[in-house]
Amino acid sequence: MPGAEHSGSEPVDNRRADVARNQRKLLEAAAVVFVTSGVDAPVREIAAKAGVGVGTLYRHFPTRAELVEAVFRPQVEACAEAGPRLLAEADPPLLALRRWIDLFVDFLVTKQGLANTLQPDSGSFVALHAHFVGRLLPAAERLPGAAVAAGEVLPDIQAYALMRGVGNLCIAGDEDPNYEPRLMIDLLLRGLEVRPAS
Amino acid sequence: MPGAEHSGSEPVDNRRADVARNQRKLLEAAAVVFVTSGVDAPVREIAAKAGVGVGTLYRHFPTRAELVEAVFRPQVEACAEAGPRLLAEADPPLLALRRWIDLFVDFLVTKQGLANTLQPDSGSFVALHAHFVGRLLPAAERLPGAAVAAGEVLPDIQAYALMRGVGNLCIAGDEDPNYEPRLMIDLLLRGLEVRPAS
Amino acid sequence: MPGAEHSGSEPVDNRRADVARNQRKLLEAAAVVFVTSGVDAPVREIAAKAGVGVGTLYRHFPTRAELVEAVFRPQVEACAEAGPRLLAEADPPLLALRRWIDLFVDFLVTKQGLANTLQPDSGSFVALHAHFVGRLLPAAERLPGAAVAAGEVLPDIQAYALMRGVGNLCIAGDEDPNYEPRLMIDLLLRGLEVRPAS
Amino acid sequence: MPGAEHSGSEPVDNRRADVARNQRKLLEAAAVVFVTSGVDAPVREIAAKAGVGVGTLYRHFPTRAELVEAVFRPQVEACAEAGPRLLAEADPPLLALRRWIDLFVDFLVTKQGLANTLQPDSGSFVALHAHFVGRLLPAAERLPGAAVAAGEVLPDIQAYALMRGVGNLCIAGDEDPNYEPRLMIDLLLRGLEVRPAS
DNA sequence: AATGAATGAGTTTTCATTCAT
DNA sequence: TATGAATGAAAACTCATTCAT
Repeated sequence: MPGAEHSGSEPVDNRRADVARNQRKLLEAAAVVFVTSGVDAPVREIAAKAGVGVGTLYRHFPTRAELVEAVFRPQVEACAEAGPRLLAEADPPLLALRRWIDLFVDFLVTKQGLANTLQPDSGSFVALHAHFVGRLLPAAERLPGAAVAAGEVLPDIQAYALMRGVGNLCIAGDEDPNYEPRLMIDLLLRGLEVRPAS
Repeated sequence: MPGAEHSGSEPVDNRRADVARNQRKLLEAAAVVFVTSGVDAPVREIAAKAGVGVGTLYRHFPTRAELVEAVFRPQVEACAEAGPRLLAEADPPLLALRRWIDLFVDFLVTKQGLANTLQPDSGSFVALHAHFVGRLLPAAERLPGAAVAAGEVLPDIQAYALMRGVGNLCIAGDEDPNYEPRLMIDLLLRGLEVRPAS
Repeated sequence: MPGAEHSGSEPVDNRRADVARNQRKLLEAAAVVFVTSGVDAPVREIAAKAGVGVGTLYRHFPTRAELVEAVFRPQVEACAEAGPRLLAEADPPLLALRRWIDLFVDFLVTKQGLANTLQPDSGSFVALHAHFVGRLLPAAERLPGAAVAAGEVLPDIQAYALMRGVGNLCIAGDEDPNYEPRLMIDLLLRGLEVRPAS
Repeated sequence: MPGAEHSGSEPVDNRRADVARNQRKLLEAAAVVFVTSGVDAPVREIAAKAGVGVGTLYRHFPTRAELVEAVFRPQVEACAEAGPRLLAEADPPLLALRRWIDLFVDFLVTKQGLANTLQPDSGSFVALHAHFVGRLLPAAERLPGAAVAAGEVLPDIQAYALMRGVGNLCIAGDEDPNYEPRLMIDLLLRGLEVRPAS
């Protein structure tokens, strides 16, 4: 009972606010560092950039995978939630698919380094990869399905493979002016379309 | 007494032969290890597998990039040389393009880990990337051009971007049964084709 | 308003009760953890098991030694108090000595990890060791003395050395089925006995 | 062929000598540090005291257990080899047993810190413990047996338990003037003797 | 009084790279 | 030339201890 709940000072909230602020600082720092030095950047670098000790980083994110996941979660969520919505809104289904992939690519291209993360190798990142795929795949799943059903795209295309392919195409050094992921992805989608019989 | 140029025994040549043999052993070992443990495999692992000391490895290949380049050079060369030949042999040009990309993919998929190497980031690998691109690009260059000229594929496609895209699509954990690079590449090529007016 | 000594509710007592309860919880938790993970177990583990924050642990027991001491104090006391009693009750004195050592061994063997604590090295544990010895030694002192006086055991045996020896013999991995401390201690005591002249 | 084998300079031997010297420096340093700071002393401390880099330590002794073993091996060997010899030389068998235990204690007392090592717990030291026991036990085994057979000591005494007990009794802070391991061990051995029927 | 977040020193371990022989 | 021992800089991870609330 110390600290009347409505009094001017709010000690508990302050503490919690501090903790939350540290968490946020860590996430922001990590986001930056991931782009700068990759997802494998030294823990200390991230902690330093966040202005906290390494211990704090470890307290908040015991494993690197947890940090990576936390950094990208908001966007993954946004992307995941957009799936059903686009399917409902956009017509025809192929358009919904295009728009969703746009979102997906936005996400991947913005946060460089994540694209690599989509590769299911790299030792302990399997779990991370699994998480991303697990969250995104259901969202992505019905989009190609609907397009197939509408006779717009070739059958037998797997949502997973599509995500993976798009993810791969997004891998690009920031400063390679000669490679434009979206161009390639457009071609891929174009290749997916059912061609009207001549 | 060693090294008398005209003596019966050829110590110099022996020494040269030894040097050459070491180089070969290193290349073979590296090729294996790259597949096993990736292009970032510990130097000592490679030297050990080659049965030489690390010093010898450093003498032959002062930087890791040089080693990687040397390991993959034969295949890069083969690929590079196939370009013009296929262009001359195969008809129509789109077929030549397909065949060349087949070769390229063979190469990339076979030597897993190289696909990643194609990314132009990763610090000191820029030079390596530049080398590969520099050697392969000219070969690849005229293939899309010819196909464009023949009205088979969309104009404005850059050979470099195409190589890069194909390279990216080849990135796959060996044991991901749900992702088949060639399928995606087929789609990409299909997307490239000019559609007969309906 | 908190702390009005004569008010109906007893906030002060409540607080005191809380403090006492925390102390007790800490002691119980520590007792368990010491057995589980040794006397060097992480502070946080103990605090966690007690359901309190580390700060609370530090408030109650500023040093690890103080905690260890507090955990084992009851048994040490019991052992200490048993000395004179046994001396008075049991006859002959050698029997009293045996019984006391039985108690001592019970204590040591039960609370594994304490046996190691008896070693007077380990940096900051000297104080702890001193405490245990200081409390137990007087109790143990007169037992051998009486037995010596009764002509039952060899003279010149030091109570301290005996305690130490018995303590050492108790050191055993819990799961070493090939070593039985009590067997060795029996031998030691047997070696102590004055042999009837043949 | 560089370096004529009999020429004044002997490069290979020099190198080997250096390596051996480092190894020796490490063993000496470790022996000292083990006494000073225990068998768990920081790796760096040992390397520093030896005047080499940590890497060198790791090259020679990849695991801590290997280092500990190497430090104590000579004495363990000496002890092990003395068993059969004493059995042959000394008569009666009890005397051989005493002498062997003298050696064993010399060893343990000299290299303080090893006594602790004899405890079969401590995580990764099980292997180490196993090694020591495995080497010493066979040597120790027949000594009690012979004494038993000669009717000098009580039957059913296990060589392992005896070693363990003696080892435990040797545990002592260097600077505890009130505890003399050998005194206790004498008592233990005395307790072992068959008493002449009165 | 209690809490538990934050800190950062301390340790282990791995490897690229150098260099004496 | 070849060797591989030596070096030491990184990097990860753990905890004891402090301290603001």
